[in-house]
Amino acid sequence: MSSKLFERIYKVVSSIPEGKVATYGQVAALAGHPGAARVVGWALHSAPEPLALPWHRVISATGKSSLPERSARQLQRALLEQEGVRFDRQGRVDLATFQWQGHEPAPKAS
DNA sequence: AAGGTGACCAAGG
DNA sequence: TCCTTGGCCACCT
Repeated sequence: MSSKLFERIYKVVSSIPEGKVATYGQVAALAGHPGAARVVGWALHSAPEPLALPWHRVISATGKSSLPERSARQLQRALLEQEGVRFDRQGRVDLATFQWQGHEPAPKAS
């Protein structure tokens, strides 16, 4: 079994709602470990299949997929588009529109 | 025990 | 807007 941190990460990822995305850094922060964005990548890379996590809803802070293999990136994009997430011409997601606002403070209000 | 690696990120040029 | 650089943190030699 992996550390508590991994378990927290998996829990956060599994709570990302359909049609929304979260960044690695965001997941790390919500898991109680801000700054450990790379660990989130590692955790997902080594995530056991049985967990059936919505890993495709986790993308980089630039709005792009960070997956190393092209085929995997295409799959991620297909899964997201299927949920209503739209990509621009450069294959990026508009975070201002689709980023999950879990417990994060609202963008602004006044 | 020390150094390398990776599904990262923000700031500068 | 793209590329580079330094800093991050846990896992694996």
